[in-house]
Amino acid sequence: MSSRDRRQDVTIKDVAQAAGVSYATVSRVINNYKHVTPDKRERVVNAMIRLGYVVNQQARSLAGGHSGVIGLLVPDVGNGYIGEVIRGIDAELAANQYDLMLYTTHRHPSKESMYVATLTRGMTDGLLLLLPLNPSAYLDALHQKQFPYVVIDHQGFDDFSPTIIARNFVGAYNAIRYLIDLGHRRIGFVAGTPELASAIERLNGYKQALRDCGLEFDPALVENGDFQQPTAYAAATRLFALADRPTAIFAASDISAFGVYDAAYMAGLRIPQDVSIIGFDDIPQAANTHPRLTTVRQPLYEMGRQATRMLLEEIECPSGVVRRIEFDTELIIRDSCQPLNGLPSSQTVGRGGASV
Amino acid sequence: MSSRDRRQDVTIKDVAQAAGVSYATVSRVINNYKHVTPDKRERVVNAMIRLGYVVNQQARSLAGGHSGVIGLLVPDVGNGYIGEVIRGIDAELAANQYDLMLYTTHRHPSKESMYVATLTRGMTDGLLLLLPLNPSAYLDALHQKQFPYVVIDHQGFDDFSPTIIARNFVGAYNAIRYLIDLGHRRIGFVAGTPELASAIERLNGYKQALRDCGLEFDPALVENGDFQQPTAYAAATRLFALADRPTAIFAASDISAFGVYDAAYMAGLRIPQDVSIIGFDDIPQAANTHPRLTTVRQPLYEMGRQATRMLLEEIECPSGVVRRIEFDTELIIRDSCQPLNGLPSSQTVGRGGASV
DNA sequence: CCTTCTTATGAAAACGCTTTCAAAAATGTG
DNA sequence: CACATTTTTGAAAGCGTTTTCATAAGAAGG
Repeated sequence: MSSRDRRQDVTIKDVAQAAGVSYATVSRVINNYKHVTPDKRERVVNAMIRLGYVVNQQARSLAGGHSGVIGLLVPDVGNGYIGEVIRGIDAELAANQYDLMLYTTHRHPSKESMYVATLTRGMTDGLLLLLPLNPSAYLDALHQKQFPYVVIDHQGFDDFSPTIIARNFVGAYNAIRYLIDLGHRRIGFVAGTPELASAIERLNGYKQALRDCGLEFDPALVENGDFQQPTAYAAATRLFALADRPTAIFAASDISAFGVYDAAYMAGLRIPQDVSIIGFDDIPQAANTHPRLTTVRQPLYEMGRQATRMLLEEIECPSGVVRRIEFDTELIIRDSCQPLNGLPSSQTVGRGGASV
Repeated sequence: MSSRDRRQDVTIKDVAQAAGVSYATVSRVINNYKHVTPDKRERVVNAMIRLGYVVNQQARSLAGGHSGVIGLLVPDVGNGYIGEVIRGIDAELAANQYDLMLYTTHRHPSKESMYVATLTRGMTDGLLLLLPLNPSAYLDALHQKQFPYVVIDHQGFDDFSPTIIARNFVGAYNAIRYLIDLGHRRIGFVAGTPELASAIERLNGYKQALRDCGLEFDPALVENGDFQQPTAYAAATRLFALADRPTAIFAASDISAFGVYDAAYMAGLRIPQDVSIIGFDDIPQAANTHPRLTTVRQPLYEMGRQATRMLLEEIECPSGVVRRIEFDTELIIRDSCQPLNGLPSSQTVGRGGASV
């Protein structure tokens, strides 16, 4: 098919010939096996350098070695949340000399299964699944096959999937408590898709905080969304149009919060003087809005790293142990909230400033 | 090495046996060759479905077929600029059933050569290079090898590399003309790294616009940066500290512009009342700052798509023709600039609003 | 100096596929 | 109906590795 001449590539055989050894020996040198005399090892290494030898990963993995590549399935790219997680994954992968194969499902559940099938057919040594939409369709199979994988922000719960997740409930709970402490009583909530466990957890945190503070839950103050900006804009616009409009809004993601910002802007409401807004995630852009967004930080980068570490450990020495790591969230107070009828509370905290 | 049992995977031979044909025939069916009777073809297809056959890409490409994967080298991920380009690449790739192998160089020129070497050893059918730092080290070799590749935002110029790029000069020129038309005379410039051609082009556009309007170029108003936020913050802080401080600042990237925002904020300057700010790129976040950022739009998504299309065409029917596509930029007027000593000029334009 | 046990090495068999090559079957021609 | 084509098919040779297996060379033990 491909027209270029592949025969010009230098192979293990060329190296063997140049070094005057069998190609099996060259393979041993490449894989750093013992049972090679220093003398020959050196000759081989020299030959490899001289000829500019580069291993062919395809052949290697086909022959039973490892492929050195990890598959990553994400719903989307170019979104702050996912970008941060990928950065963490990438850092850990690079540190361990693994390569990354990226698949975007474009939020198509059916594509997920397809990709998983392809990727597990030798292409990769392990799989990272970020925000999977329909994992039940293939997780069983993966597990059966004993194929290493880790799920980040798992939709549901099962007992056999290694998982990385943040404490969404507590994060939401603390955010609402913070708003209540500032004197807010009518707090709107622009929720995420009810299909995702994290969205439900955040809603539950919201409800629990209200309950614990003796406030009644008002369904009119909760709008379903999908974590995206346009939907949040529409939702917030509706909330602002309410006769007894909320004085504060909790958005289920930072991206949603930006939609709420837009809606406030359009409704002529000043932030935080007229309405307090709080987000969730702490993506890098959260520090770039004006006013800077107060939000619940998920350690996205660290979650990516940790997931990768877990996966690589399992690949390199399979233990079969199923781990589940939950990360704490942290309230990052910036400038988008203030006490009800009070002064701005810009008590900038920690790494809330200009981000890198 | 890997402990799991691969023998349970169904191969072409299993399918052949189940269908009662030789495995060469199965291969023909997979690759959609002619010279297979409809009868046998159907039997093979049925067997594939029944057995759940999935092709092993490694073996396929090792045996001389195409691998169906494209390698992408980027300096970084999780950055708005790159995210947008990747989105475009991803869309085009998905539409053509290609997979993506992503490599991050972390701005290490030496890693670039290494990755290129690995990727061209059978792993991929073609290469996309985004913002390469040290391409001269391997572009010659790629070209010699006739390995398909396309460069996006090429550093320098050569006659043999297919390239996708935006008209940086014109973009910068128009931005400055716009500021001058608003009455600004002292216009600061937070530049990019002088190693990148696009940075130089933007600087040239800046100078030319001043010249054409009879304004003198003042080196004190130009600060070198690196397209990143912290550096831009520092640079802008210095500009604002000038005795005769600029009334407008042109930032070489949107990310830089955010640094300028921070600096203005810290210096107690209001945007756009006290200082007008204009960026470059139009990354999605540009519409989310308050005030929303006026900027020079590069069609990043489209550039990614186009680059990919160019690459795939060359892979599928090699022509050897070296194409270079330049994309027009567009000034997106939002709310971060206003006439000097005048009223705000919030003439929102086109897709400047809430982005998706 | 001759066994026995390591350690080092090469030959060769996979791995799962694509692709010749040649033979067999089907079709067309006079 | 014999012969020349064309289409369909299977056998087998790679592709560049890893890995097993058997052998050759060294070291250790008596």
